This record gives sequence, C-alpha cells and structure tokens, in this order.
Amino acid sequence: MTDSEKPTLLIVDGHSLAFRAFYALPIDSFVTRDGQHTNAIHGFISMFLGLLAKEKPTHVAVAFDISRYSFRTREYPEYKGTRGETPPEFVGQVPLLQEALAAMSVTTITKEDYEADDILATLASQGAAEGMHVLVVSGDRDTIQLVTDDVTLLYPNARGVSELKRYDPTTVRERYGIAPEQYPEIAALVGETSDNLPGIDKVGEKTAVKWITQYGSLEGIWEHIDEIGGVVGNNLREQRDRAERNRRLNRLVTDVELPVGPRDLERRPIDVPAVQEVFERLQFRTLTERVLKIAASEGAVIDDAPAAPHADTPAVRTLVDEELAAWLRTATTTGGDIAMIVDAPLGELAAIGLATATESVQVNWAAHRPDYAALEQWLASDHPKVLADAKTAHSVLSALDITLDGVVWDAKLAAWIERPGAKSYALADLVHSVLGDTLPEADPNQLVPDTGAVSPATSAWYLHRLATAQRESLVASSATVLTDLDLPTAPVLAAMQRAGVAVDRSVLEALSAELADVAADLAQKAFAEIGHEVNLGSPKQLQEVLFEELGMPKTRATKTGYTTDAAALADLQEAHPHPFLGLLLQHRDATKLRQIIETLVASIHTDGRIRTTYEQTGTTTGRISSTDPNLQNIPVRTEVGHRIRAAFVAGEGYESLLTADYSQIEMRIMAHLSGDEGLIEAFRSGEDLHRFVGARIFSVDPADVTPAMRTKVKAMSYGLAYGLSAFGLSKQLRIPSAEAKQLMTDYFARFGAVRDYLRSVVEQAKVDGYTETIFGRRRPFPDLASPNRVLRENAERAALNAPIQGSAADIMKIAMIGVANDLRAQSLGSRLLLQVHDELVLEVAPGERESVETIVRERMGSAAELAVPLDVQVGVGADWDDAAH
DNA sequence: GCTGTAACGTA
DNA sequence: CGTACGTTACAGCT
Repeated sequence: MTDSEKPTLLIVDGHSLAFRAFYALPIDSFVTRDGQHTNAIHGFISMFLGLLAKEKPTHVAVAFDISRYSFRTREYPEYKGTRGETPPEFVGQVPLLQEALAAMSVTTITKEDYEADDILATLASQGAAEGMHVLVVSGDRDTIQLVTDDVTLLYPNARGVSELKRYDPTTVRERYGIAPEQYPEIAALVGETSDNLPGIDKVGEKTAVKWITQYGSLEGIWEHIDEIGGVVGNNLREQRDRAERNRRLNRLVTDVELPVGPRDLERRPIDVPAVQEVFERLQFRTLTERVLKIAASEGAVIDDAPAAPHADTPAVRTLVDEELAAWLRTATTTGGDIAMIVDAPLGELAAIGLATATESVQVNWAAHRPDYAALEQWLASDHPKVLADAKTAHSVLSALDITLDGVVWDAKLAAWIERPGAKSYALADLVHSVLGDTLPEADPNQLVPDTGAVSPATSAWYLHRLATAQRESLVASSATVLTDLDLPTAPVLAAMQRAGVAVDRSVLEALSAELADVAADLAQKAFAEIGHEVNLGSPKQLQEVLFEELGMPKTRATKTGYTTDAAALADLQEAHPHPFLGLLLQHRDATKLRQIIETLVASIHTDGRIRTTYEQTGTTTGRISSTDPNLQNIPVRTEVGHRIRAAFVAGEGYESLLTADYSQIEMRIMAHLSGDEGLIEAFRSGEDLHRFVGARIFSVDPADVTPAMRTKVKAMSYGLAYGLSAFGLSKQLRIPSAEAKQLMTDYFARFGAVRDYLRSVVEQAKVDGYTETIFGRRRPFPDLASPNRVLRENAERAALNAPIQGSAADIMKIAMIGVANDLRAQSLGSRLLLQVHDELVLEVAPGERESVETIVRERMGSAAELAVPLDVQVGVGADWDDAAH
C-alpha cells in the first residue's frame, strides 16, 4: 500500500485548539446579537475546514477534556495549578462548538479521568497499528512524543491557529535534536511551567538534550548519575524525584478504553439543515458557505432556493396615485413609524420602499410624473420615519427639491454609534448581524444590478424590524447621541456636499505646471549626483541608491526594507551629508503637492466647484471624514500650501469666504475634563497658552519665555493628548531623552491633574471596556485587556485620546447644527461649505457678512459649557487663504 | 485589475 | 516608543 492510498485519520485536541483560537481572534468582532461570544468557535471551525480541504482525511474525530481534573491531578494536585480562571467569554463556547461539530457529522470524544491528549495518543497508536496515516492536531507539546513515521503532529505557531507546523520525526530532530519518543524525557528534566511542573534547577533544553544524547534515556542518566559534576549534577541528584514525577505525568496513555475505534471514525455526510440551523444561531456567514461548499462537493443535496427571506415577509405592492395617497393616510393615522428605503443606485432616485411592521409597499420613481404630491407632503412632514442612511436620503431628495423631515432613526448611524469601527454598516450586513436573516445581495457582475436583490419595499420591511431591535438594545446615552447629535448633523452634511466649494482652476493649473518644472529640475540634479536615473518615487529603488551605492547607514526597518521617510532622510543628512538627500526631499515635496493639486483639478465639476463626500460613520472617535476628494487634508503649512488654499474662492453670487475655527479646542477639553487649576487659569487669563505654560514650567515671567521654550512646551502639550512618551518627545524635538524626561517631570509638577486625568481615563476604560465623550459617545476598547503588550499599549493611548478628540467632534457637530438652523431661520443665503474638524468654511452671500459672523461666533462659542471659554477665531476674505487669520 | 505597503497631507 | 483620518505610487500578485 502506498502512502497516498492509506486512509488518513485526523484527530484534534478540541480544547487546546479552541483556546488558541480564542486568544488569536479579536473577541469583540465575534459576538452574536444576544451577547454570545463565538471567536473560539469561529477560529476552530475555520482551521478545521482548512484541514479537511488540505489533508482530505478519510477518518475524523475531535477530543475534548471533560474537566481540569484527571488521574494526573490525583497523583499531583498542583498539576496545571498555575492556570488561572477560564475567561468567562470562553466558557459556553465549547458546548456550542461541539454542537457545530455534531452538525458537521464529526465525532467528538471525551473520557472521564483522562485528558484529550490521552485520547489522541490512544487513537494515534490504534490508527497506526491499523495501517492508517495519522494526523494529530494539538497545542500541547507533550504530543510530540506521539510522532512516528505514521503519525504526524500539526502544532499551532505563535500566530494562532491559522498556520500549523508539521512535525514528523525529521522535523522534531531538527528542532529539538532528539527523537520524538525522547521528548518527554527532555521535558521531564526541564519541567513545564504551563503545567506547573518544575524541572531540575539550572537544567534547560541544552543540558537536557546533551544528557539524553549521551546516556540515551532517563534510565541511562540515573545509571551514571554520580558521574555528572558541577552544580547541575548536585541538583540532579537532589531533585531526581521531580524528573521522575514529571515523566510519569507527561507520559500519554495509549490504551484508554474508548467507545469507538479508528475505523468507526470514517467521515460521514454533513447534515446540511443542522449546519444551517447551528451556524445561523452563531451568526456565521462565510463559514456556512464554506461548509456547504464542502457538502456540495461531497454530493450532499443543498436547498439552493434563493436565500430564504424571513418567513413572514409581507407581499410587496407597487403603488401609484390615489392608492399611494390612501396607503400613506392609513399608515400615518394608524400610528407607528414608517421605515423608508431611498433606492438611488447611481445617485438618482429610482424607487422608494416603505414599510410598517406588517406591510411593505413600493413607489417606482418616474421623472416628470406629477402625482407625487401626497408622498412629498408626507416626506416633508414630521411623521416619524426610520431610515437606513439619512445623509444619502437627504442628498438624493434635496437634489429633487424634496424636503425630508421627521427622521427619528437611522440604522446606519445607530449601528456606528453602538459599534464604531465595524467593517460595514450596509443594511444587509446589519440585518444579518442583528436579526440573523440573510438578505440576498445583488450580484455586482450582473448587467442589471437589481436582479436577485430584494426590492426596496422588502428592504424597508427588514429595516423596520432592524430599527425596532436596535431601539431596544441601544443604551440610553447612545440613543441621545443619535437623536441630538448625529441625526441632525446628517442633513447639514448633505447640504454641504451638494453645495461644494468653488475653485479657481487656472490658479491650480499654473501652480501644478510650476511644480512640475521644479520637480523635473530637482530630479535632473539628483540624477547628476548619483550618476544615473532612478525612480525617485520608488522606496525600493531609493534604498538601492542610499544603502548600496552611497553606502549610507541603514535607517529604521520597515516590513519590506529600510525607511526612506522624511525624518529618516533628515537624520541621514546630519550624519552623512550628501547633496542627493536634500534634492530628494525637495523633489518629494514638489511632486506630492503637485499630485494633490492634480487630484483637485480632476475633481472640479462643470460648474467650477469641487464636491466632497463626508463620511459620517467613517471614524472611531466621532469625527467626520472626507473622501473623493478629501478636502480635510488640503496643505496649509508651507508657502505652496497657502497658494493652494488661495485657489478656493467664493463662488458666483457670493461675496466672500468666512472661516471660523476653535483655537486649541482639545487642550481646552483637557483642561475641562481634568479640572487642572493651572490649565484652566491659563485659558481664563487670555494669555498665549504656550507662553503661559512655559512660564510655569521654566519658572520665568511670561515675557521671558523664549521661542525655543515655547516650541518645547507646545510639542509637549499637544503630545499629551496622544499618549506621548518621553522617548517620542525627545525624538520629535531632537533633544536628549534626559531633557525630554525632565520636561515631562516639570510639566506634570505644575499640571499634575492632567496626568491624573489621563491615567484615570485608561483605568476607567479598563473597567468599563469603553471610553465616553462629554456627551456620552462611547468607543469600545477590547484590546485594553489584551495579553499582547503592543496591542494593549496602543489601545491605552487611543483610549486616553478618544474622549478628547471625540468631545471636540461632538462640540463641532452641535455648532454646525446650530449654525445651519440659524442661517435658515434668518433666511440668509450664506451657507456652510467645509468642515475640517475644528474649522468651518462658509460662503457669504452679499451683505450678510456681519450676520453670519455673529451666528458663527455665537453657535460655536456656546456649543458646550466648559470650565474654560471656547475661543473662536473668525476671518473673512476672497479666498480660503485670505480668510484664514 | 486587485491588494498591501510606504509615504505624507490635514486636525 | 503620538491620536484620528484618506490618497497616492509602487510593487507584486492574479
């Protein structure tokens, strides 16, 4: 019989692999709607399916421990005694995993008084004896002893369970320098911390391997025990019983009495309905598909009817004219919210789906049909409406001059507020994760995009159910954030997107051409310095030039080599000056700016305006982001930056641009939240912040604070809210780390409450699992409990920043809502155009400058009542640069 | 054509 | 070993 004809028996230690998966996968990304954690199940099943596909076993079983007590704990009660409590999130996943395996027709085996590894050992030896090839999957090193020519061990590496390392006799010898059956003898001498089995003092792997190699076995060592000298020799003689006890405990039992033998474990067809039921409950989607795929390839019959919409989905009626008016009359008078899907595939309204809890109707939009009066009236009314994406609905409808009011819920915003940072807030994904129903999705490859997808009316019906579930589960503070902050912000953003901002194309084009010349010139000079051409935009080619040809010292490592970023090049220039470096930096600068300008020019609409899209659910902190193009990162710090901003102008029919920004809003929030008397006084005094703080820290008069001192204080202050370390501060300021440390010490000596506050934020977040802004916006931080130090410390810095950045974002939203309301209430023609986190840009209609300035100052200044004033800087000018102060 | 990485623009 | 974003070119993949 050749190897490929041999039956293959796959046996898995369920507990140890599930536990590995538990720590490998983010716990918060795998939770069902009723709070059941599933990350261990998901990770295990995913790994298991991979094994089935790759190894194609003919026989399969998964073994589980029954409890942590076995014959080993009876012999040695401290066995595995160092292991802490099982995490509560892991508890409960094991029975569900066993259910899932049962549905997949996989035999699970347990045995009272034995550990799973003993079951593996027994089945492995029986399987090998019956001529099978055996694959043992376990995260316990003791299973190395099972490896033979017929038994291969698959052992998870440090990265979790996605990759398994294969151990056959050769690889065991390569790794440990001994034969597999000798491994437990090594382990007995060295001990096993995770099992609470101390070994011989001062004996590590090296010594143990040396002795076993020299004397063949533990028995051999005992025979020559008096020949071994030194301290380790003494230790060995004194602690011999430890090694002998360890060896008794780590010997796996190969004759456990089991209800099944290897031949009984032949793979059986997957129970498709059972898999669908269990996986549905676990809210697994991609895994279900993977299992069903396997089932299909094995010939199982699958119910491939179109993904079953919920059994109670009401029939869809398409309404027009009087029918529509009548339906709306009834639906609005019967009370209750109406869910609405605004279907606009290419940004243009195609249909509207409406639903109550029991009915769903559809209005197919046809241009120039006159009879939408009842619908439009209803849309503009305050009858409560539930949406899936309010901002888009406002955009689409306002383009048709249709007013939308009465929006009381937005499923997308609600889902984001509950869980910022989630992968998707698309309706189908929310319906799946919250309700457990699978909405058929449109096939993006199909020419007619709608085919296969549910109708807007049915979507609306699902939306109704989704919103009902969300309203029950969303905590009160989050519901307030939705109602008071984000729902009213949506129409403001929609209007800003629609307005766009006028730009002077010729200014941008001239600047672009100028920069192109500069860049070409710099490139030629740079090439001359090194004697050949090179793609200056390719980090890879640059590394070749810098580190090979020019022989410069290596910089900080990246994944693909060594960094060539601006900071590193500046460092290189100091240590190893070379004209190429300066030319390269200038070239980078010129091409980057030119590229930004080109992107802007390419996005100018025919009316001379640029329109961005604001993402209201794109951040974890509560900020808004801007895409396509991003108008929140237009250069400003350099001379060219100012010239770019000068190209943003007031459009036709408007007299100027007005900019209004909060000065040092994050520092003010820190002063408020920390209650630091010194910082509060700094802001109340009206003195320049950094001068005031510098005077305190360096014990001088404010007038005597030098520019150098001010720079340091400024970097320190700003860095605080980001979790800056002394190391980072010294790096940024290019000062010795001792000086940076001293600076931090002096800072906190004067402003200690700030440090106390930042610490308390992290402490509280560790207790609660989330942070909160002044207005109650939450951000979860699962990684604060991570055993991985890098992950945990990253989370700590993000956590101390979140309430500060998030509160600033909340304040700006309140201000925007207020400004937009006042402009409308006073019937002004001026309008909001841009938001850049702490800055607003408005387009001022003729004669409205003073009114607009008053509104903006008032609304921004009073958006929150803090312990310190909110300072607003206003400027007006013909263009964005001119308007900045 | 898609995806990951490095680099860099803003608050 | 400083938070939050989005965009680009390059490089390597399918």
